[in-house]
Amino acid sequence: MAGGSREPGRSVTSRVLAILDAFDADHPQLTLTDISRRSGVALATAHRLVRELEASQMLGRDGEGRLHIGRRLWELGELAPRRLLEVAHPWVQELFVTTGENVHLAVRDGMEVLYLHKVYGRRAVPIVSRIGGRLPMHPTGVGKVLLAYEAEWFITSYLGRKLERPTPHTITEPGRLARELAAVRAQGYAFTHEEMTLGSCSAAAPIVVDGRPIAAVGVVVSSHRARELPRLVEPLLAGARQIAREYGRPSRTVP
Amino acid sequence: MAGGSREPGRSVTSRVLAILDAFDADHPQLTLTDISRRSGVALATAHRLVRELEASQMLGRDGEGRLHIGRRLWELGELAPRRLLEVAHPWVQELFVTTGENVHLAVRDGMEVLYLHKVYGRRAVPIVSRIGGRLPMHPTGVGKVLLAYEAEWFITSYLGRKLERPTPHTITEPGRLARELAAVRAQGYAFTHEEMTLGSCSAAAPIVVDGRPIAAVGVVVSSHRARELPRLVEPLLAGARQIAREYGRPSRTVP
DNA sequence: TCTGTGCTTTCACTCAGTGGAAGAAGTGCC
DNA sequence: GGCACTTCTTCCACTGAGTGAAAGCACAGA
Repeated sequence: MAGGSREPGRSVTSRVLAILDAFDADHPQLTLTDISRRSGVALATAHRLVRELEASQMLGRDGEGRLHIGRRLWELGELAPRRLLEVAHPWVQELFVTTGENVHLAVRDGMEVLYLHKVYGRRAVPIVSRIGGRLPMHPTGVGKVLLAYEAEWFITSYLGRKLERPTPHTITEPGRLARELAAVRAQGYAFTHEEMTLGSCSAAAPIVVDGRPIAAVGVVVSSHRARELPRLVEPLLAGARQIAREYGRPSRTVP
Repeated sequence: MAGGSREPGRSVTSRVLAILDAFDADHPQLTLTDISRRSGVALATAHRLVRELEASQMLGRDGEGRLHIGRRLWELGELAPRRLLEVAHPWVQELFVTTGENVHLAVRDGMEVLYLHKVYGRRAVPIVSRIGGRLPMHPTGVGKVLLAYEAEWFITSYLGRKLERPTPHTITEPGRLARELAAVRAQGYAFTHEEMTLGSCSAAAPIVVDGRPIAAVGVVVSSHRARELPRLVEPLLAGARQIAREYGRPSRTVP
């Protein structure tokens, strides 16, 4: 029975947003039935709303009828402000030129690390990070360094949670992780050794502005090249300092 | 008088989309009143819908109350499929390493060129292109080369329009542009000389798959270095071929 | 041929959504 | 300090946009 059994108080906007939220990194392509299930929006309603999203290219459909995030939504997303990324981009490229490896720019978002940029070349070890994607803080270089420089209460809160263990090498004991973070603060940078992915190691440095870590830059290498990690520290710290300096001063805008 | 005087037949979804479409490269930040005006959605209605979009972080607000595209929308946008970009990325980086200049990956979208990727370093001349942004085809390297390889009817249609003239050097006479495009096809790549922006020149090569130009790679340099353009041709063509080869074969997907 | 899955369409029912107007808040100018 | 202007917030009488269960279609696989 239509109308009478529906979810009262739920707006059309919230349904549209739930439909878009049905997509994630693990589910970039969905059937209409998938979308209805994952969003909690009735099939007929989802059908109608998806049709409108398709018409405006916010969603697209592949040859087999599966839906995905559309180009128009990507274009709108590219209008999001990104001064940090713009300032950091040339320095991230410099790190890439210097190392030839995967280079990241990331920030903390809630209790995860969010990747703003990722540069890699043909010879770089394939890695799981993705621009726009999130990973846990403790097993990633950029995440570890951002965590280390957070306020005491935040670190305590983070350590008090059940920590994900992506590999057998991931440090998940609170005491041990706290000591690791203290070491990161003492030396000013972080290393990881197969803590996020078997076969990958990383180094990362914080980008500090007005005493606060606003972002981090990191380099990920194959475990076979782990002994090169110490050589990455100086370029990382130098790049992080340059980014911080440039970001910290008012932008010379010409509107 | 509410309700009775409103626009009949306009859905809530279309209003939400109109609100998001109010933002563009020239207007990345808007007041609520701006949004209402630009979207045609009544102020009170825009207020309600914008509140919902803010709550879900599809829109954000700055310190002065101006609205902008929010981080959540950017994240969703990053889920859009991008196999071409993924395949091309390492080769684009290689071109950057080789040249140190601005490097683009672009496709045709309608009668414009759409930038999928842009890599630049500290020393690269500042240029107007933007990832997710569009520029006209005829005055840009990547656009010129994409236009040259289009079907005859498309070229005729393009040349029949009133062509934008960003600089005094822009070729806008249809006959002259047609000859220029014929030269591009003959030599297999394109150059521009201050046709899009005074002070910038470029070289570009098409990425051809199954006989069709699916994208182009280009390098933009300062006019002061225009004499280096011929040296860019070989790396551009080589990079374009590699991208085409890799893109043309079925991806080794592990679902 | 049958089963299962996904998609499309229908339509009786209803409440989510509408926007003009009033008022509040803030800024800039004289 | 007062006035003008702009922007934002809230209200609420009114109504048609929106809803989803169900039926049926299309397709694939066994």
